[in-house]
Amino acid sequence: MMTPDGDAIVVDALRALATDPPREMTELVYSSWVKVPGPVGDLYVAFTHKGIDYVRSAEAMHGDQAQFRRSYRERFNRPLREAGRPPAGLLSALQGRPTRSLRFDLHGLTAFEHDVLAAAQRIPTGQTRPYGWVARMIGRPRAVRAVGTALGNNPVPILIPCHRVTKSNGVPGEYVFGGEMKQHLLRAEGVDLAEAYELARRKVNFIGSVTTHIVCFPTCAHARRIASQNRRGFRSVAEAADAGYRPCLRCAPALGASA
DNA sequence: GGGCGGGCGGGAG
DNA sequence: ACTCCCGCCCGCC
Repeated sequence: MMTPDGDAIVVDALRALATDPPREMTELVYSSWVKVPGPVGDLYVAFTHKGIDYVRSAEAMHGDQAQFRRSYRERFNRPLREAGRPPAGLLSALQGRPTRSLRFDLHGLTAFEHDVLAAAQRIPTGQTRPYGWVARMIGRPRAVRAVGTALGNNPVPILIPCHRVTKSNGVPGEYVFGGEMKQHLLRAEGVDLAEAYELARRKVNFIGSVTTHIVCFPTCAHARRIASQNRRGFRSVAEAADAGYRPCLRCAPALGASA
């Protein structure tokens, strides 16, 4: 026995609120997650309304989504609920077509870490740059090891390609998901690791062109176009400079070259 | 050629 | 706040 109109409307409204809270409200509490195929195995990807904030390889999580959710909660103190579909831009990014709709939610990172990730994002697919290059690009040339620490804290590996950051001699080095995974990722995008190891063995950290007298990192698109008879290896940029070479403007193997 | 210390940011006391 | 310790490093001896 309720009065018509008013009360019924209020009751319905309350019931609706109780069973179906507004979307924005649940988003304040939960983050979403999906499992998607990645370049080298499946990925767990978490995201908020602002963008993707966490990526783990299923392999590193032993294929256990509960472990993924636990690690997310440990890091962000926030629960996850499975989403019906992946966030905008994720699938195309994983197919090598990054779009503007791919967004990241990089909350909880320091300014330094932001800078490091931004620099890593500038490394083209299929190329690599050393930790020291990242340090120099963000204006902290001596913070080389700190760059490694920051990359190790990359919440969205693979999407922000910290696997493209190598040791100074071009060999892959360490990685959040293990060095093996780093090698798989690099090979999957066409990096010639056999060549990288060979150059490291010969202490060739840079490649110059005897015709242009420009010196590059070996994986730079420019360096790869140098005809074999015109290639000249250098151990350091200083050595190249002594021979009259200047740093490539594209890959910026030294100061004085803005990438 | 591998070991050692310099260098740096961040987190735990 | 300050110290200590660790880490996807680097280059020298």
